[in-house]
Amino acid sequence: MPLYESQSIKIYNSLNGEKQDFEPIIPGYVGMYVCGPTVYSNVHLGNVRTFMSFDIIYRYLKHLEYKVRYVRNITDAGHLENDADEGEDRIAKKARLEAIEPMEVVQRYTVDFHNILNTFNFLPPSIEPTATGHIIEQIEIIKNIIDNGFAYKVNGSVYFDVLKYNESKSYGILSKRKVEDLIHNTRALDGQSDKKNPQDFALWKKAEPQHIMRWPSPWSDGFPGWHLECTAMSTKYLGEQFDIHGGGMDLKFPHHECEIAQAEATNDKAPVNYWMHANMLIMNGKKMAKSTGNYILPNEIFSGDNPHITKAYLPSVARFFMLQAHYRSILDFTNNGLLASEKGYFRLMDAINLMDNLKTSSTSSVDIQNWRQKCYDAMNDDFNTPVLIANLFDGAKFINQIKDGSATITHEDLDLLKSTITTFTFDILGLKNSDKEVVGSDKLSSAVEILINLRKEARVNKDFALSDKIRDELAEAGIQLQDGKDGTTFTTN
RNA sequence: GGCGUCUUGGCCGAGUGGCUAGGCAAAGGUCUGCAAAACCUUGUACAGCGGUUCGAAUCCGCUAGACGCCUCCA
Repeated sequence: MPLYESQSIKIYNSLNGEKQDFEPIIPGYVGMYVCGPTVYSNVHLGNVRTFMSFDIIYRYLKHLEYKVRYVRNITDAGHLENDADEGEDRIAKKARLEAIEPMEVVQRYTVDFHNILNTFNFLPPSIEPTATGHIIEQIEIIKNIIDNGFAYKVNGSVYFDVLKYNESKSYGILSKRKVEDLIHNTRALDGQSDKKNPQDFALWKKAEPQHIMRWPSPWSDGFPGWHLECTAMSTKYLGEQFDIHGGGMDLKFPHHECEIAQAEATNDKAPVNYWMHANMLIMNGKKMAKSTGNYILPNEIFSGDNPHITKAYLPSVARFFMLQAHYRSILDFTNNGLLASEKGYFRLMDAINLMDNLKTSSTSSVDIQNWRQKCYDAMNDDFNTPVLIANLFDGAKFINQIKDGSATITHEDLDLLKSTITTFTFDILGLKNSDKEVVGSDKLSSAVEILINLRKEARVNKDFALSDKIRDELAEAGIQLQDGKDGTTFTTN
């Protein structure tokens, strides 16, 4: 029996603001689409947080033995910097500034994106399609929308007719906006001439002569509208209706709203059952922005080379920090927060690394089965990683108590404890074990064992000057000795 | 201006009508030659003001503040 039959999860659905029981369209199979990055500059931490949230969701669904197809796109077609009918797209702009081809920009930052995600120990998605690889599919969708009467052509461009759509459907269903309000509140944009109404959005844009990224279409040489690629790729790989669509909160409107409209206008069906939105990452209480200097690159966290942090942090520490907040909460990235998480992370790892050396007893003083289910309950409740982590700390406490002799565990329970804590910590949360290791069998361990024995002799002889010298100098070298009831162990790092 | 979200103990951060979140920091204790680590104990928090209720941090209203979206953005 697959695990998902005994562990039922609830997902907060942005569509109705409720936690709902998750029931995939096809039992046992899950289709999940997440809006990926536009590759025109280095990934920033906010992107990382969003994708991390869905990495966890992907990992957990897989752990529950669902067959998951996870599609996360790369937006490599440039889109305009604003919604006016003129202006440069961001990739082209970057290309011009650096005097390179747009596709060089795309390549450079796609590689950067993958590198950073690898460093953070992300699982690759099942399919990672690109927008430029699906121009034909996008054109086909536009044709359909035109045929269905929800789009109009003007001067080689094609626009989605929001008012027309709203007559039979509801534009704003996801973001809870009313079209009337949008009309009243849309700012007048200069140079806007082609659209019938300001809230209409482009499906196809005719390219200006200097525009490099362009493709032929029935309407003009041009490029697709930003919202269209996700509709094209999600439909192609997951079908007209699929289970989960995710992205950052800031994409809810207009991007996801437009995706729904496009899909409905094409297939007359709601495309997605569960919409999920990851909340924003801010820094020191404010939005991250390059322009104000309130900004940090992922690599700077690993190197410590940024004025907002006081030291370098392991990727797993940054990951742990982010997972200590729920994905639907705004998270404030601060040095103090990182520092606190780092200590907690090492505490958890130290306990996990102790497990192999625990003594078992004929009875268990802790209910491991119950604890294990609490770990599942946390994740089943809309992927509540902070609560899961709290439970993992309880597990760490059990381990330490057993080591101290203030708790006991049977061999069977210890196996369950081990498999549960490592599965959740490494497979589901995607953390990596620290460099710290308890005594192993390598040369370093042998050498440290010799020093530990020398120190022991010195202590027996009450030569505390020598014993403390050994302890302190090892500490300086990054090796910490821990005196316990059953002798001395050590950790590195 | 419109729409929406949020405001929890020293800090971070869960929860949500009555029952300990957790981490970090702090205090006391056990252990130790001394430390460190670990373990035990300690905090009685939920922006303010009203209302609903037997009971609210949790529901409703108002006020204040923060943030997001409304224009590219994860």
